[in-house]
Amino acid sequence: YLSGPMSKKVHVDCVHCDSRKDSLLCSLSEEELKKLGTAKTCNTYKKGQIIFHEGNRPLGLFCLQTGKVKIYKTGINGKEQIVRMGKPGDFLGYRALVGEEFYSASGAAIEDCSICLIDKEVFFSVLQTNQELSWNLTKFLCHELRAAEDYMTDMAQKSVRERLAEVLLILKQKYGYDEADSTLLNSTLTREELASFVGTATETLIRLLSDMKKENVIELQGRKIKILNEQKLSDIANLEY
Amino acid sequence: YLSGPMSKKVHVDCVHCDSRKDSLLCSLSEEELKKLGTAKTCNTYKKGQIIFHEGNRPLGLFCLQTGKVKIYKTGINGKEQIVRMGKPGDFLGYRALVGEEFYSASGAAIEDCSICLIDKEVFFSVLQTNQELSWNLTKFLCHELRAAEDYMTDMAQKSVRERLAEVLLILKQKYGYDEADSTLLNSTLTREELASFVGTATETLIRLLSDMKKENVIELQGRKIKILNEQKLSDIANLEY
DNA sequence: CTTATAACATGACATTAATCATCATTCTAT
DNA sequence: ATAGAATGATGATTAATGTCATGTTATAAG
Repeated sequence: YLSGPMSKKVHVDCVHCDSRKDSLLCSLSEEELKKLGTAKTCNTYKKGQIIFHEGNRPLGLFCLQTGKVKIYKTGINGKEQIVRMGKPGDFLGYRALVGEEFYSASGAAIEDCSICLIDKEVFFSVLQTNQELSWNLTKFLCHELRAAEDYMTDMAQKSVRERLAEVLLILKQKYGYDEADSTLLNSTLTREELASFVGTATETLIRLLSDMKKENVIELQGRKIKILNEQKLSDIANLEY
Repeated sequence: YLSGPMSKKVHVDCVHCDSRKDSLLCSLSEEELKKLGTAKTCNTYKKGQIIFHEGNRPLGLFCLQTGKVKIYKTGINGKEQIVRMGKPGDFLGYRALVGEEFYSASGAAIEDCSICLIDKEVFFSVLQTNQELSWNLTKFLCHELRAAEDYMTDMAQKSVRERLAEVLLILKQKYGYDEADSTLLNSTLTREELASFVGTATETLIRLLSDMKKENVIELQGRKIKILNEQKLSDIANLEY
């Protein structure tokens, strides 16, 4: 085997890929999947490694097989702002690829990942011939746009505490709970990362977490968070209005 | 002529519509334009009138011919958050229509407008047969998504003052300057609307405007704003980082 | 034209959240 | 196992922004 920053991984083809089943590619024919398969490379990324970098030109479409990633923009003074989290089955870097732009955000592994890169040209050619895929992609972009605008409104109007509650619920929806412990959030974001998702200072975030702990809404186990009272969290987040 | 809340307006067909020329529909054939034309209704909206309403089902695609509109979400306590402004040639309500959802934001005229509504079915049928239109729409959504994520980051990381400067530059880019006065912003947003675009309290916005006036960055003429020093405004906005 | 209403403006004050400082704890690499 | 670095936690202070109150000015309807 090769050594080095990334180790190549031989893996199953797209046809049998588990993570594809609930992705945009679920509607592809076996033939189309094979076509994608011939032009893809699969890598493993260690926790912390960057998958694609703001400002670079996209070379293809990333398909997250296993692991978790964060998509983040670099704002003022290099301060990062997480705009989205990725889980297995998710595409990464699609916005820049499809929009024919450079990446406007970076992607990094927050735990060890295995990720396929589908070649740009091949993906586009499948996209052109498969109307259903093309339409699903368009609808998907609409949903993402809605989510972004919703979150934009929250950023503008909600307090940090409300946003924190919302982010915890987003993480719960995205990654679910631990198999062994049905209240333990399946997320290992650091406090700093949580803060950059919520859009606040790390110290403020930590303080608000301890507040919620005191209120018995959550419990803290090192980096891990247990959600004791989901209803109350939802109330704090002010989701319905 | 009819009287009532809206007065129907007989108008030129899409083929000769000026506002179409720099819109997504610029690539349509004459035949396709005629097809759209047969299934559209055109209305005038008075300043303040609502064009579509959050929560409703989209019946078609709005095409802004003349006038200006705001697209806004209703947040906590009914507080509005402007997510986008529209100018002639812009589509309205495309996100919900294409995403096959209810409207997640409302649209209202901020000055008298004339707006066409292209029937949903007819638009979709043209969309299905015209690959170029379909691809342009997809790319357009990607650009909007990028803009939303950029603005989300700004909301999270920038001060109100920085965001105000940014919003003024956005308005300048969107609507340009008055023909007669090359520094007078072609926008008639009220202070309250400006505040809900920037994402702040009206009083704070007014204070910051007077600050900028004292610094000779802008000049205030009632509701109208003159931009005296665009460079400095851009510095304040912290656009490059 | 004038009157009512909405928009604008500013002060005083309260609240929220950022920043700076310090120390404890937990990872991580050797 | 242990040193060093990164992360987490908390207090003190400051800065930014929201809220409430009040008066003024502009706008639109009759």
